[in-house]
Amino acid sequence: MARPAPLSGFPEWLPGQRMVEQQVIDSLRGTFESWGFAPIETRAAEPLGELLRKGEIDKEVYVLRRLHAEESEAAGTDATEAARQLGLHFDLTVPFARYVLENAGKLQFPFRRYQVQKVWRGERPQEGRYREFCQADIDIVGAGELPFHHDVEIAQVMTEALAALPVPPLTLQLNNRRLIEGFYLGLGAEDVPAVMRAVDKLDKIGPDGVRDLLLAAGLKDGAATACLELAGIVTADSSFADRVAALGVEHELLNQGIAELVAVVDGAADLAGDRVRITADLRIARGLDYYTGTVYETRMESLEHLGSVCSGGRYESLASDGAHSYPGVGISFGVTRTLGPLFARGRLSASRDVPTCVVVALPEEAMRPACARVAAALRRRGIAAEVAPSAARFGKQIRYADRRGIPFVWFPGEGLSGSVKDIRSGEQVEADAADWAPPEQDLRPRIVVTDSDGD
RNA sequence: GUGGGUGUAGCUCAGCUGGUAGAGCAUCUGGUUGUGGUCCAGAGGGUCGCGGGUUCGAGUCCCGUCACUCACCCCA
Repeated sequence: MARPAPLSGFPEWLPGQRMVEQQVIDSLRGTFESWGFAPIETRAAEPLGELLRKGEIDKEVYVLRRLHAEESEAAGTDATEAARQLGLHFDLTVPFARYVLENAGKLQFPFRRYQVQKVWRGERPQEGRYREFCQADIDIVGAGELPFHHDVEIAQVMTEALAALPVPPLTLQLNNRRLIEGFYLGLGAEDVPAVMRAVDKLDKIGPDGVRDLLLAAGLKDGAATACLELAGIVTADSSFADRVAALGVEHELLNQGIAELVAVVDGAADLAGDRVRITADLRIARGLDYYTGTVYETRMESLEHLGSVCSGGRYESLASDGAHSYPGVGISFGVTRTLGPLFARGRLSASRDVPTCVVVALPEEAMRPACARVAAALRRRGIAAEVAPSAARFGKQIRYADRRGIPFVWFPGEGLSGSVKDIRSGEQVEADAADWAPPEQDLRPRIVVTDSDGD
């Protein structure tokens, strides 16, 4: 094929979409920094052994190889070589853990950072699932210990950050692993992970399917019923605590988990609103990995099928160098997962395809320097301007701007004077490039949100 | 990795039981030698994903392959 085909799972946006994405990232960054999170960027590649620690060999990691690598180097003939091989990072948490260990002596704890970067996963792409995508992470990590109130803070920061984004309303779903583990232990469950795995499938296979799995995991019928009742508890405030108590299960972990979840829900509720709602949702378990306490997930209204667009939680040992362990709590927003489907459905776009606010028309090629001075005068005052590409008929020059959604065309007169036309209304006024300014809302491309699917 | 679906113009698609490739939109040009969008006229653009097979003849039927896509798995 003469024309290259797109690579599945490696999305590339058009300029207008990229401008939207950049504004979203800028917005996140603004919120994160206002809460004191420091920016870092970690390298794209990590030793394979680092990426796959804890025997997580099922992760679909992209392996990196030099074209001229030696045979032994390429094949990874022994364990040492394999560990030395490089892979593209699968998330931002593992590289961050490595970074914390590496720089522990130079960082001050508790250390709070944000990180917005691409990550790579070799899984089969689907809507909202990519092989190369952007994540925005915040984490707070302590040396030795990390007070619980940071769990509350993480929920608050992300609630505020998400509320500022031009996306459909979101629901932050909160739960606590101690709560559900304590509950299962109180019920006498022996294989707690199996129970969690079963309950986690509630959305997919329904209550009856989950019951079968629970019975298979060794639970008695009454205990299975109790698990399903627990998983059915969803409240917008801390009233979930009474409903859990009403189930009559006793365990110390359970009580601790309830107390923690109450604190997170109450704390986040202060910052919630129409754009981001808060729920205590006791079916949320978050896979089986390193989470130990608070867990977060987020669903987007009308796009619930995408799954969670922002999730994370508490992990007792983010990193450990043997002598010290570093507990942390963090959450990750899926920038590409959220924006991609909205772009595809035409629900999110930019008011124009380029940053340009004004095209300076070019009456004849010899006037290019004069026109360039007009553009420079506008630019000096923060108004993005470009000179028309050729001295075509003015009709064509106007069309050049129109095609790109550029709102203004400047027809030069003497020096910096001229007349400027709003090509949407057709209104044209005399102006001077030394002091004319567009309306505030036209200065930069705006994000346009469409409520329903458009075309 | 497993299973289904789909590959024809830049985009959306038509193309009958095999008979020499079409439409709409978009693009470009002109009507309109300095103020666009409407309208009219015209033009460019396709190894029908790729390879093989059946046939006098394949976009069409068969096999393979690749890509895209949906679901499972997993997850942002």
